[in-house]
Amino acid sequence: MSALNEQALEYVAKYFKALAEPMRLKVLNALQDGEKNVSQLTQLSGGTQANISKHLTLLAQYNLVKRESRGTNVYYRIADPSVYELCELVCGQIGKRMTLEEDIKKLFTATSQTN
Amino acid sequence: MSALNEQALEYVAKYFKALAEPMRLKVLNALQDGEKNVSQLTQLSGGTQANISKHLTLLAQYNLVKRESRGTNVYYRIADPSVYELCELVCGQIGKRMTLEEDIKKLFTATSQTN
DNA sequence: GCACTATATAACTGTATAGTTATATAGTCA
DNA sequence: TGACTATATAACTATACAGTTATATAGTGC
Repeated sequence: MSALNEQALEYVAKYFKALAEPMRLKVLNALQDGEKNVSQLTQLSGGTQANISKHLTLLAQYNLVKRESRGTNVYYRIADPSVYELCELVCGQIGKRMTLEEDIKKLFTATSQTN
Repeated sequence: MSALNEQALEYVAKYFKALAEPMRLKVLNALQDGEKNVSQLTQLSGGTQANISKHLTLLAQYNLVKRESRGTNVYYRIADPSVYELCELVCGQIGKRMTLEEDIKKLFTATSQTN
């Protein structure tokens, strides 16, 4: 981080911004166990088709996901699994701190019911 | 990341959002070699005092920095060095990909002149 | 008390973007 | 070709927030 100039800082910031939306995290989460098409992601995430499509386009622009058309479907998959390292790091930090809510830790130890 | 419910996703997203501004990254960057007060950070980052103060308040809310008043000064320091791990991970990924600009890699290997 | 400095905050403006609805595009199959 | 499905996009609204200017707050020293 020490050798970052102005342009690089903006680029890094944009990368973080791509991860700074719950719906996009949800989509990335849904892609953890392999590629899925837009319909599947729409259903899994609970968003509208147009909205998910927009998020996927953005994620693809930042190379967080790879796009591949097959027939009338378009399949997306994680471009680089290290994105999950990022999330694990963040979850670890948040879990340690529990700043905004005292019981935030519960959120991370609870078994996944909502997605 | 697999055990995240809706609230946790929002929390993680907000955490990323805290890192999604160039000026805040600049401030965190300036704090790498130890605590600094608001005046110092204002000067180092090139922002206005009010603006830096706002960013610092936000960073403190997310426990990215710790605040400590001493006399009329307020000193801030990195709360958890693992935030730099995040940045390194992101820089590494961006460096590998060079997506938006072909010569983005130069940005990360160049010696720091701008900050 | 007053003057002075450091920091925080209030009020405001402009911009970016998430989400929606409606529509366009493109592939498949009859 | 035309009907059908899947995905993308255009146009719009509402909201969040970065940055600015002016002002408030709080600590120090006279």
